[in-house]
Amino acid sequence: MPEREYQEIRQLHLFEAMAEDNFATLMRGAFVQTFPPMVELITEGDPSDFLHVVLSGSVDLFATWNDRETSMVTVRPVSTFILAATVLDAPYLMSARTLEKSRIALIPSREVRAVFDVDIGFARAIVAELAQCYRSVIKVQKDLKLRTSTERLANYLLRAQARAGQGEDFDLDFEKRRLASVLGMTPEHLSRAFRGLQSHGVVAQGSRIRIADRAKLERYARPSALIDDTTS
Amino acid sequence: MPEREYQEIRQLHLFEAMAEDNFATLMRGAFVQTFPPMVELITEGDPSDFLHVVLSGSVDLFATWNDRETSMVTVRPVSTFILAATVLDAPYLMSARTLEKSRIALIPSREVRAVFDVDIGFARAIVAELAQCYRSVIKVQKDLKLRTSTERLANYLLRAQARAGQGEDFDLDFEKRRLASVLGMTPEHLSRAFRGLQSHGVVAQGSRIRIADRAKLERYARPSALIDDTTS
DNA sequence: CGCTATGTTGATCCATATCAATAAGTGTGG
DNA sequence: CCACACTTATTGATATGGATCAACATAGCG
Repeated sequence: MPEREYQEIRQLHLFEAMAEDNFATLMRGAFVQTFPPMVELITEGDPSDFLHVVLSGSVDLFATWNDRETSMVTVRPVSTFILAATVLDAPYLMSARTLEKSRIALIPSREVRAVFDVDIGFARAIVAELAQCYRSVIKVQKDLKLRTSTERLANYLLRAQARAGQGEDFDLDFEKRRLASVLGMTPEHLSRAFRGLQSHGVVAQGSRIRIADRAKLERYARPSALIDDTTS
Repeated sequence: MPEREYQEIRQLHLFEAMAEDNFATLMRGAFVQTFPPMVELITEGDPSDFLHVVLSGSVDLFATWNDRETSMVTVRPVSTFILAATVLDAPYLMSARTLEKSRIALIPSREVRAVFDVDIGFARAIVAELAQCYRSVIKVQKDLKLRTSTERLANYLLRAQARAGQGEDFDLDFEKRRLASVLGMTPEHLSRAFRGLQSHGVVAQGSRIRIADRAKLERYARPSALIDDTTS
């Protein structure tokens, strides 16, 4: 692996605290690859041979059953996916596909487990990452079970605006059809949900969103730190 | 803490592999308490002062928002809850209440984090537990997003029967009103879902369930290892 | 035994999915 | 640069899953 990429991965939170030689061990079998959009990287049910790290681009984790499909979460730089399957040496529960051109680092799962056993700094980082993933999923589940789809959209927009940097306007960072799937509804229903939010100060044309009156939208959406905070 | 309880906890998978003196450190601030049914043990948003371990009985983890409430999961012996909040020193995302009379061990979160840092055996066990919790929640989310409520019930019954030991008959292990909440529906709708499953070989009277023709129910329910397996 | 919580059934309403048609983008090759 | 195909987004009409409200039945339980 080229020195530049080696250093790039070294700086990721997950690998920061570990001993240099352990990191070198991990990297020996690792490689970085660039994938075009819409490439299926892994398929649910497959054995977890590699821990994946998204360095750039974005990856959709989705699941299927009985000819139905749903987007579970979008992974953005810099984070890992299928960490749980890797540490347990269990089959993937989700499939993954690139949404755009993406650079992905692949680290052999066997090495991850081996190094984990001897490097407490790495172990600590893995636990923190896993715990955060767990909490994220719990938040999604609360969102799904406690809110209507329009409420989910309203809260999503508030989070998206915050992430985009507090400007009144921002762009949706993915297509509406996938946003619909992430939020657990159909594209048609998403359109109607957007219209329903007009009266709460949301103006949408194409992927451009304007939240005219954030306070008003918040009165409807009732965001909660225990569901919508993405940092804890 | 009495010697008997000390040994009981020591044998739990989570504490098996750790060094004796580290375990002793953990137990120094720990205690075991018996709670009556329907006692709220923790409330979402509270700081995570103790890691909880269910020794006997059962505990409902639930979440609320905007006057709505939903059951997220039931914790049975012997497992922990709020492990993720403990290791991250973050507020609880869920509330917990006893469903029946239950014995719960409480271990100071501070100690858990401290011992984790010095005991690789304990660290390994925590990672395995966290990873399993993560995968469980992912499975629940797939269940919720990919299946109708009647399909969820059908698969739940198949799992419950397997857990109860393959007999044609078995008892639901909790009230229908809570089963409904766990499955993400109302009690009324659950009643109707049961009736809908009659034509697929399910006979329900009270909490006694008979799956007359398991193969027939499976043809409807289409259980999947990647959603319904509780062991991986 | 009667009280109270839980479960069932029926009627109705609402949220959301589905199907169908159209419009609006987006990219491609001529 | 345009015509074409193709995907995505929107709108309308309708169907359905599931919630809500109300009445009643049933089962625990003091």
